[in-house]
Amino acid sequence: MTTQSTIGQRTAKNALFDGFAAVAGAMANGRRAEIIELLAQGERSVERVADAIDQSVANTSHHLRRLARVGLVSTRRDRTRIYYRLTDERVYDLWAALRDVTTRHLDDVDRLAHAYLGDRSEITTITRSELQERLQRDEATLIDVRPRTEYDAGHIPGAIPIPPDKLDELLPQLPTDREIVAYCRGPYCVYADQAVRTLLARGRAARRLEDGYPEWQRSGGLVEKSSAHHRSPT
Amino acid sequence: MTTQSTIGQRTAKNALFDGFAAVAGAMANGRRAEIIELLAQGERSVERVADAIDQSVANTSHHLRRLARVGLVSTRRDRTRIYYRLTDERVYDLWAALRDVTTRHLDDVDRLAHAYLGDRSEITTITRSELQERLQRDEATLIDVRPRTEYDAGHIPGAIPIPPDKLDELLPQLPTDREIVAYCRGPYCVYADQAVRTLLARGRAARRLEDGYPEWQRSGGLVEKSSAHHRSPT
DNA sequence: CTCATATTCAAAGGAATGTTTGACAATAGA
DNA sequence: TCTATTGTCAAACATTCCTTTGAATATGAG
Repeated sequence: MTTQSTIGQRTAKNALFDGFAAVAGAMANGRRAEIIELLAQGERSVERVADAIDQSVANTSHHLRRLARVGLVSTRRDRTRIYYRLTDERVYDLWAALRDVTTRHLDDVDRLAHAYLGDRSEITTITRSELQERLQRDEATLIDVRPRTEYDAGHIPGAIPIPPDKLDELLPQLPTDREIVAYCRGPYCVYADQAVRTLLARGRAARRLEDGYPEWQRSGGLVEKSSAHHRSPT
Repeated sequence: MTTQSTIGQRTAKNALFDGFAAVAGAMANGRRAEIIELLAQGERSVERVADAIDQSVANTSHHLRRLARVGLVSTRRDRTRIYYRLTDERVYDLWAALRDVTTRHLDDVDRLAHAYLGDRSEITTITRSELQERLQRDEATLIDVRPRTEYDAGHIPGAIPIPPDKLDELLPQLPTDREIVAYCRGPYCVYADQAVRTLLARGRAARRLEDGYPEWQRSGGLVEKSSAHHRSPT
């Protein structure tokens, strides 16, 4: 192998690894990370994304295009709106791996999560498999505390939709003889924490699902859509 | 919830997701990506890393420290040398997820890999499970074409060490009645490709393991270290 | 103690990135 | 065709990042 081809190997190798780095770079911004977490819930229009991450539409469009350029998100046009979504489940796996490694190794993130989610010491969690067992034995009431549109797009079978702001109103209709388990968008979603705190304050036994709906779906759990009738407490 | 606390929520949320982004940012550089791939093979001193990625020691130290700051790599001191390693296996999982998503979605990376690895159309691969079966039935000869130090640090049981530059010399000692399977550092490692090309040119039946040693190890495959005697063809 | 080796630090220039602003394109409905 | 809506593009500024250079630190050997 000549020196020339060795140099060629080096530039080609650089370019290849720069390709991997480009995908990492697409996730290397807090707002884009939020977008990925958000789109894991389902597709969204540019405006709804902009709203959720509290940024201008132009800036959000910029971020979305950067994610699209490396293939992390894809688009669908419907009338005047363009909907963005994660390209496939592997993208979510990548995001979950990033989330795992970060929470495990970056000490700061614990502190940050604490600032965002508040004191979690009173909030106990339940794993997906344990939840499944308890549901089968009818030992728990499962509530979905995400906004209603997300519940309609897909939820864990048997879950009762309790939008974040309706908990107090609907609470009297929840059975009192069983533990209540709340879930929402993922381990860093505030809704489930808030719901559990409220329930505990009202003297109910409550826990939160360890992670959230996308993880349930991704791990092969059954999913129910809202065209089918749900057990609603109304 | 007051406006003030909503703003507080927003800045706390920003900070949390900036934390995830910081870890992604640590991987968002081609040279640092190479470092992760390299350290997946085992620990290395700063100088050896610098050598492998073709960068100055100061710059390499800089990159390594950035990776260490977010917890992706850890250090160990031995006399005057400082050895860097991936903090744990989850870091490798994250890297593998990034590699997977990239190759699947970033069209460019195919072209880049082609420039780096050459035409792979003649090189067929074998999966880990298929390899395991064939080894049990004694239907294949397995060769480890990584540098000898890496073989000594750990290799697939039964593999014969054939350093990249020694293949022609040792080839006559390999059995001719069975297929030869080569493996090295991973799917983007050049050694196995080169070995298979050489073997095919000499008229031998040869394939490469689909990925490489770290994937074998990570998926729970048995590992042999070189204090034990190996089946050497000398 | 002094020297050699291995690694890190600090500063500086140039490149790339993030956000904002205002203008531009594409579509649907009248 | 005209208008309203939705989303993208282009330019500009401030910020951050990458690399290089030369000096500084820490360890072990003599």
